[in-house]
Amino acid sequence: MSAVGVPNRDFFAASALDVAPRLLGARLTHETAHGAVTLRITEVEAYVGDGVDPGSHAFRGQTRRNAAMYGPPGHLYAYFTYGMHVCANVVCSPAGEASAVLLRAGEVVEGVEIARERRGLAVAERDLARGPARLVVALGIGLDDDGADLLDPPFSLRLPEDQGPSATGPRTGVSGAGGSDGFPWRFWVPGDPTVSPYRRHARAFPDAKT
DNA sequence: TTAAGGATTGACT
DNA sequence: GTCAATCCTTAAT
Repeated sequence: MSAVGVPNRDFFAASALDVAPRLLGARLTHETAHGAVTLRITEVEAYVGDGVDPGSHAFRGQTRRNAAMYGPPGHLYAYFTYGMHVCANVVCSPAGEASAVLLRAGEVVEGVEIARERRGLAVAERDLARGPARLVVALGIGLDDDGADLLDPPFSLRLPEDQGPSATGPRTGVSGAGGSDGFPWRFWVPGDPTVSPYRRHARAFPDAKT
């Protein structure tokens, strides 16, 4: 790759499956009037569209909600779910092709106090961005940011100098895609304390362990 | 126009 | 371990 650190647009033009593991360890910054919060990404999940992936919002083609997934790569796809939560994705693949990487968990490495103010003062530091909806709150991302360019202010993204180890496994929490195919859509940093604990009664897959 | 479900989380037994 | 909250999006009348 070219410059270590800042990815160019081409980096995201690949399939989400290709981009996802390389996003592990990347640092995403969101700057607001309150200050900057930087997140070290520790867990992601890949989604592709158009009939390939039953768990993807783009499985049945483009709709108003998932329009950002079909947009240019390197942008943000933010959506609302469960009546109370927002999740954030990094759009991949060239414009016109639906694929994205869901940010599932990370560690706040800058702006901890800001993140804690948003999440709650009693929240443990490792829990600030552990989980997709929590991560969004910690970073201060909202539905308004849907379609925003992650390579331009107020956002910025930096890749790790060295690609650390990564583990893969099937999804959790997605209807229709968890146990059916078992395809490893999910990537995380092995052993990292901020990787979301698979609650729900769903048992962890025996396949991938740290 | 109406109905059903969800890429989750937090609280409670 | 189990369950409810809550509202937007999508699919079906």
